[in-house]
Amino acid sequence: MVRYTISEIAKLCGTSPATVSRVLNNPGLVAEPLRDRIRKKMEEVGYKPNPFASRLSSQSRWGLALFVFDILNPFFALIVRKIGHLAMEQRIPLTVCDTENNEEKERIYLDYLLDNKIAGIIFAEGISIPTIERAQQQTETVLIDRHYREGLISEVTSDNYMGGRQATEYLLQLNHRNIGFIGGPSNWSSAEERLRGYRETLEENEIPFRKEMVFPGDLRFESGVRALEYFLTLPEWPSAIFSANDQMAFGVLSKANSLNISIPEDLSLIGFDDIPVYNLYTTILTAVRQDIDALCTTAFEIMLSKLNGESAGFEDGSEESRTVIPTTLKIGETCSKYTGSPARRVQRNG
Amino acid sequence: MVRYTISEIAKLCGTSPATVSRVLNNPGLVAEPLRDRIRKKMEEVGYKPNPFASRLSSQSRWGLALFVFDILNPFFALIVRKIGHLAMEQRIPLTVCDTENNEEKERIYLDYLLDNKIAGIIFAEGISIPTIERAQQQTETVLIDRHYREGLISEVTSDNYMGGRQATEYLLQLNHRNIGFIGGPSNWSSAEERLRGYRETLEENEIPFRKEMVFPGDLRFESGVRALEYFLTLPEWPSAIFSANDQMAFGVLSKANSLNISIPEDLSLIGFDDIPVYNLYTTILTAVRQDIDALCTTAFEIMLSKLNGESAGFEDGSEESRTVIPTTLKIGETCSKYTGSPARRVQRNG
DNA sequence: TTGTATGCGTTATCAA
DNA sequence: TTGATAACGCATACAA
Repeated sequence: MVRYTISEIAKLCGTSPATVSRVLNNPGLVAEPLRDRIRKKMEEVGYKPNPFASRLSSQSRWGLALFVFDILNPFFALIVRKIGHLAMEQRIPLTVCDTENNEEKERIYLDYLLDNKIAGIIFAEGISIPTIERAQQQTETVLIDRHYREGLISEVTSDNYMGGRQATEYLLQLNHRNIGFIGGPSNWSSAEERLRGYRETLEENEIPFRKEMVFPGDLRFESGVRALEYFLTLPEWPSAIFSANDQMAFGVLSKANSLNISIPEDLSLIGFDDIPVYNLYTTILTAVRQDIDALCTTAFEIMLSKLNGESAGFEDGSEESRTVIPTTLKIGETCSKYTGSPARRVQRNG
Repeated sequence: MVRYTISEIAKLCGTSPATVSRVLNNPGLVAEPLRDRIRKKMEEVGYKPNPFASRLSSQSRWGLALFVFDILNPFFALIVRKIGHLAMEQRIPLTVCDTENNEEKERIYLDYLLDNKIAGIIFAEGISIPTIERAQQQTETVLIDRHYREGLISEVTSDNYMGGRQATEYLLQLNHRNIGFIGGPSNWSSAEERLRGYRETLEENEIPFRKEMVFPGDLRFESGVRALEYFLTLPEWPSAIFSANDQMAFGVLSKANSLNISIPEDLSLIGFDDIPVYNLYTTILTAVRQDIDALCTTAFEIMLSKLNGESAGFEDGSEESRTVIPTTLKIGETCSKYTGSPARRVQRNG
């Protein structure tokens, strides 16, 4: 359990500490035989660099952080899991910051990370703009599924607009004309885009967009429950509901169940995300699938290239990239062709 | 954005770096007027210590890690959230390690953390013994809801045995005699304890324990679905089911729903954990509540005292503590008095 | 291609 | 109570 230092390795190999340091950071600068000898020796004695000494000397920042606003939401839990593994593969410490949708918590986490010279921060959807802007001035940043002003911060998002279209077009194909939409918080760009896809698809098909068919949710299960309750107060009930995420869709499903509204016979339902966890439910949700792995992998790669300084030098900010990951429609069991008056059975119970 | 150093602060205050360092680490050693002057100056220029220099010089370890086996499980997500906040309050970086129940991942995470001189690791239930043992030899460790050999590692657990008793006694009071149990993996001490509580309570009430009434689950939603399917293959169906966690209980609930088995009329159901998220479900689960906040807070405090060396010096290991947090029974809507033949309605569909 | 020497910002040991 | 000064382990500018 004794820790070796580069000087000791150097002595053992009859060379200088500088050379050992080079094989660690710039192997190309060391002649091959020497390099191999040093590497073998390090292996042999189990040498591990001291990260503190290394960072102190190189003056570099260290570590990554990931901000999510609700770790209980499986979509974000999956992001935490994936980014966690990617970071570990690169031996980069990752601090997970669950802000619980609270700006004060965001501020505290951020202060703390900046004090600790964090090398970069990945923000998932749901983090407030002031926090992101402040971070962006002092460290590397990448956004997942969140849109900021064009070209100022690198972002990786699903094609939320097209996803919104896919869902709506599918329902239209099934002859639904009266489609309810359950949205997200109004400052969430991803949910806004899904709404835009929904709206424009309707209008292109000459179905007027009616704002009473949009229920403002908060992406949680309960919002789905509330949304269905709300839609049932309308004079004309929707025959289909498109929810901006899976959790709310399951709220609808659960509430429908308890009201004896059967899905998809009485009501068609389509979600957004397609979280694998939910496939275990007895009813398989039809949903627009986001490719979470691709979102995370791409965001992480962008971050790595930033850390390696590969995009430095452009002072106009134009090197910030915007990557859009396509969505796909996964057909489950919760949509059916519209044939007549909606939700007849409900009227007995409602 | 210029970073000040202690030497600069010293110069500004007309003193030496050593003194400035003292007000940071040992304020008692510096006379009050000088101390206040230095503090004011640090405040004024926004001085932040360089963590790398500090760690290098003091040779101390740094940071904490938290191992969970499945971050998608809300019970563990809540632990991640709580420990994350506690760590942040203490300005201690926390690395969350989601091992996905995979020993190889555990090994990689652990290697990485030890290389980075992690100061301590908190293990939640579900992490394998070899990983814990290896960690314990090289860094501070605390277990949450996991039992290891007596007195060797500090642990904080719910009173799983009593929880098992509480649930079983409650069902017995409701006249249930035929109670199914859905367990966890056999090497999970917490689930084993719940089973023991169930078993002993039955036997004390002269109801024979029958092993066919125990379904081995894996704590996931789907296990609950499978469990109910299994119980319905038995010649004599249980009139009540006690699940070792909430997720599996919801699997039962969901499956029961699709089979037209109504809960609690046809079948009583009781879970374990009482995760707040689930309260949003239309049906409120009756469950044994674990006090997650207390589990986390206690575990974290123990870790802090270890980091401060407060329990050092005992070489026989006897300073390792074992804290048991009581559980309570939360009455929801999923249990009712047993009055006759079980699940009559099922027989029409089953 | 390799070695020497210096500095990174702190902490800690010794004297004063 | 305070001040010099030597580590801590590594990276790097410069010299060889």
